[in-house]
Amino acid sequence: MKNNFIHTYVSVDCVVFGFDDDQLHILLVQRNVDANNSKDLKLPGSLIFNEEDVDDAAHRVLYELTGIKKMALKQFRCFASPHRASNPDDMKWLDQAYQPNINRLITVAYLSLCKIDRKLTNISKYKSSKWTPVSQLPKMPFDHNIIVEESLKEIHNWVENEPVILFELLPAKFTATELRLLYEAIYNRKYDVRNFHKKLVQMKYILPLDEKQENVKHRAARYYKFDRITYNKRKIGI
Amino acid sequence: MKNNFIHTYVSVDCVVFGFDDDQLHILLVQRNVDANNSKDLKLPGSLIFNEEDVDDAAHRVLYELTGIKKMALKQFRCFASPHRASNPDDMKWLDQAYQPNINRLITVAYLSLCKIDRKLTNISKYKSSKWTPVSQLPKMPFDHNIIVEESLKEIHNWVENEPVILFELLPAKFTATELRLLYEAIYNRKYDVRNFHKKLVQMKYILPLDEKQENVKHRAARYYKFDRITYNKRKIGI
DNA sequence: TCAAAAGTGTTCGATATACACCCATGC
DNA sequence: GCATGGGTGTATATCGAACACTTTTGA
Repeated sequence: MKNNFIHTYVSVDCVVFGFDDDQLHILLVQRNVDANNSKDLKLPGSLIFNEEDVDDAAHRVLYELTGIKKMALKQFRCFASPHRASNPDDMKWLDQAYQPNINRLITVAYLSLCKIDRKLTNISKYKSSKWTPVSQLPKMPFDHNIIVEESLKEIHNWVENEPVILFELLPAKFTATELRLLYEAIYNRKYDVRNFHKKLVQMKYILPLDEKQENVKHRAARYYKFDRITYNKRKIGI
Repeated sequence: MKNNFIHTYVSVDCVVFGFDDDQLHILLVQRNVDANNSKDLKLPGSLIFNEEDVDDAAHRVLYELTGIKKMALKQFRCFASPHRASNPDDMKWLDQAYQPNINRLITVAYLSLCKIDRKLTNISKYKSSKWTPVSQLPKMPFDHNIIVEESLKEIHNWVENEPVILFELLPAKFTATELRLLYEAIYNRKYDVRNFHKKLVQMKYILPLDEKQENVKHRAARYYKFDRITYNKRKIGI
């Protein structure tokens, strides 16, 4: 049998979202250790190892990037255009970062989420990571801009199927306004404050606390917390 | 740099749905050309070629299986567990069908749709293909049973985002009952006939025809057709 | 007392659900 | 004339959207 089947490396790339009370951000890394070009940002990713599932590879990438084990993640698509790594700069970087003669690269893209103010412990090969607002993304190598675009569509499905992931983006105690701003950032629209409160009280797995903001120069907002036990019961109910 | 990165073959596998006025079916193929075992059914698939995108590979598999070019399809997930091809039977088949020493195989799974009574022109490597009701699927090789389970979840998303795909499963002229039974099969629930009619008239891209059934031993049902022009306008409206 | 953001109810329209009878056709 | 499936309307509940004023706090 003719052996013209592809025999290739496979990578994972992770689109990690964060939220800062204003807009969604994505965690990008600097491609070159000796970067002198601030524009040289890309999605964190890695080739996958032998005996490693793609999901595990994504967890590994995220762990090396953030120091966090078991981050919430979701595979959303395989990108495999034969031309996705055909830019000379990208091919050169592949040669340096991995080994020569990678002539094609298939990647499996993941969505993930991280509190934006969490202290990250970067033990990856990348010099630095940088939260970048989705409205100000640079031109990135390979098809990473396309991957991000697709991830933004996909995140709606994810929120609707598993709203728990929203709370990966918020502090343990959060105000109604913070949650509303998060919805507004994800869905890129405004929500009426009163209607949003009604929506909130219907989410039984969000518990109001007695605690309130302190040292704010306006009326202090109530804190809420996510209650995983109630949330899990909800799923049984379906 | 240590080269313990995976260097692997990549396949596509296609879950092709059909509908027969009663339930959903999936198009399976006989794995071995000299099969003596009717249980030896699997999803149609193929390794992908050099210079071939995964979407193109899926189109190729479907073309070889059905003779139809440009079937509607949707990638829904990459399956890459290191153990997915570890069953001895499966490894033996891989050796025979492709070449020895494929020790691991990553697959990208696709959903597709086909009118179940369409005459298929099988020019693939498989001896025969067989429509199998989803309620009576055999135990299949690799993780094909898991792939089908996941595809059944995914098809709901697909219908909601692109209802046009429903009409890939119906004849050009169809009755309201046929469409309702299709919804019932996909969503695995009953729909009230009167409420369903209301839903139908709201779908402006479904046009009632003057034509009716003939030679039926009960009141003849009206035929409807899908109107692509109206459908495409609808999408602009969003 | 002012600025800044929190909190709170009602109305309306659209949508989903529940439910029962007559109609057309072939035999 | 009867068996079979086609076709139709109304009433109710639920959900989402629009909309404005009072409260609390720190400066």
